[in-house]
Amino acid sequence: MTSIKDVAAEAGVSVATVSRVLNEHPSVSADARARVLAAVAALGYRPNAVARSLRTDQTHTLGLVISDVLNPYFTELARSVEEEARALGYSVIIGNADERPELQDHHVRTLLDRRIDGLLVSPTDGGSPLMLDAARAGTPMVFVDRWIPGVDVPVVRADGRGAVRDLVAHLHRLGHRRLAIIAGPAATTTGQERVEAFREALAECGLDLPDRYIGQGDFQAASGRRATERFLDLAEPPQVVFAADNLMALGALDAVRARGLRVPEDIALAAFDDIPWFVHTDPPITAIAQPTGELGRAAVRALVDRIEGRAPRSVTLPARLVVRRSCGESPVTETPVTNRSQS
Amino acid sequence: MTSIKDVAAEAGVSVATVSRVLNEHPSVSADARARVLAAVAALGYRPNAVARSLRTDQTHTLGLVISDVLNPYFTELARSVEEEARALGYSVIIGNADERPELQDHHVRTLLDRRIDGLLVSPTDGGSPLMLDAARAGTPMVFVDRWIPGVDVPVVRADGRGAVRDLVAHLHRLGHRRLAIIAGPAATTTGQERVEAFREALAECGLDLPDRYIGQGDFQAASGRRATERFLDLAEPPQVVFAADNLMALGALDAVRARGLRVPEDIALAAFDDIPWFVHTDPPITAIAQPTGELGRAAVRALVDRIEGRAPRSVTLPARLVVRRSCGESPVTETPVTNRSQS
DNA sequence: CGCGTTGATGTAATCGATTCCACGAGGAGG
DNA sequence: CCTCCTCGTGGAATCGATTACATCAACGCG
Repeated sequence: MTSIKDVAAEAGVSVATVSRVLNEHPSVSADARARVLAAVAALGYRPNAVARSLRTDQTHTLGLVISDVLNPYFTELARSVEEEARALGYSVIIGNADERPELQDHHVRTLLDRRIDGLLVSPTDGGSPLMLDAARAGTPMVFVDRWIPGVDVPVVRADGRGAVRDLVAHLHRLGHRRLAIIAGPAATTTGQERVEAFREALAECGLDLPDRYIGQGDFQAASGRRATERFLDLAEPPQVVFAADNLMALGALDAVRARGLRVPEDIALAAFDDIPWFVHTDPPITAIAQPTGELGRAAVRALVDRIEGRAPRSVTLPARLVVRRSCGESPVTETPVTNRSQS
Repeated sequence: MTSIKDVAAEAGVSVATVSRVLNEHPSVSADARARVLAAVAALGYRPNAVARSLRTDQTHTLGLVISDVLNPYFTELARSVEEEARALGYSVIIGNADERPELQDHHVRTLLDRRIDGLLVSPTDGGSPLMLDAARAGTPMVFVDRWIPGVDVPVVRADGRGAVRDLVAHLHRLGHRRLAIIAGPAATTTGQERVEAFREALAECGLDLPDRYIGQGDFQAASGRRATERFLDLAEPPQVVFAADNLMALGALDAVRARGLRVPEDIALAAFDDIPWFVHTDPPITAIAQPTGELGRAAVRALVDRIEGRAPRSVTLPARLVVRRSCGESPVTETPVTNRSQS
């Protein structure tokens, strides 16, 4: 590989001058600049980002640790994160935790070893010492989607309370009274919050949420299948299953189908997270849509603010209900029935 | 951040000794080793990967440039690549080209600047000078899924010929005679090959593929929608639409649905690439499944072979047909009808 | 008992950039 | 005409690791 020295020799100047040209330092003569640029072009020189990072202590790289790449929600999040980061001059390294805390730790560790400028995390658990130490030690960090309570790190997330209330009202209006939920892991905030929001919304309708109607899932399809089978085995099965993410909804659909039951005639289904495929499933699935792209972009902006010395802000955006046919009754349109969520 | 110097001071040895302990160099006394390890633990020291890379000229990092992260096929590919790479001691940096050559170039450039040890590419086009030069200059490289003819780079891919033949035979048996295809970009090998395979298979059944039954797509959903609309506008629309990837199939489904037509009664649909959602669409979609995980793992192994001085091998794995209901007639089971593909 | 070998360790060069500092030339101001 | 800035430039230190080479002690062997 050609280095700055080769360029300096070719242009007949010192490495310092080459560096100045490359970094657009003002005091370089037009003549020297031209010669350096010519040498760069002639040699096809590209600066070594590794050496540059070592010297400047900046990598212009963000780390993104997500819970599961195979989940379309996180894929879209990752995409918007990369897009915004690129626009701001940063690269992104994605680590896939696969909902496994030890894998999450592995990625956080390697990202820190690489001296990334900042870390975007959607925590899989309550936070390992490693991550907490890093936050405390001053590594720029922002939580996105999920967060860890009691840690002084900005959070960018969607608030699903309003949309869940809309969903429950919708279900109640359709005559459903026995509603069940497949929850996410209790160690995640989204795992807990969605159950809480659901319980509160039920209470507003005068319904309660018995333990047997709470299935324990882990945000993966297989757990959705298992939880749904358990519901169907109950003496009095629920009339509705609400899956706390899209993969568990897929599993639930599997389970219902395997018993030869129909949605929504035999049992209704709804999901948190909306994805393009939900329009074409049989039946189309009623879901709560998060402003995923906005979340990703806001998270990057907050993190870059923090990195570049500005004060980062936490952001909460509303989610909204998208009614389709999986809960019964044909909706008039594809558009959301209402959007009561507060910002 | 604490550096190797701090550790040396704390342990009362030189930096060379610390480095030797960390790299498991044999000639270090048990006593020194213990003191260094204690100092490392006490200070919470972690080696700076940037400095290490500069010195050793290895980053233990692979670059993966894929055409579209939002495509579940590539997501799964990316996941298996990361998994295998991690098992072999490498990290992966993913670049999403979004089917745009200039974005692909951007990612290749930044990855090369970072001095990744090797590059895995699924090219979006015929290959920019940048990529071709890198390959020629000796950057370890492997093509996965798609490739660029005439370049001396190993290729890991699936061969869909057998499966396409099975598909066409299946369609012919069901009585379909007017078959159309939504092709991918002509600049990609997969874009061309799938059309060719389809044409050949049709010929074997005594059918031909008129130009009006070839829709030009770009592997994105919107193009699938447009192409399908054009088919439906024909005086004699096709009886079957075969989409060359899963996203265009989604678009095709949109278009068919928007006209109030039914699949498969009014028009049959099949897709290249199988994804979990195809089981639950309405109707379940007949597709050609690639051994995605195997492809990703084989690609990483080939690339690492190349990096570590062993001879890399090209790999071609067979794809297989998965029959569902979208082409008519209820299949007996979920399992493939046949698997005639050659390896 | 002396010499060569082996093992443990430290010193310093090195990777490829950035940047502080010194220096010389040229222009402005008194 | 002298002094003082400013501008352009090069030399050299630096970032945090790895590693070639030198050094020194201890040990084995004839």
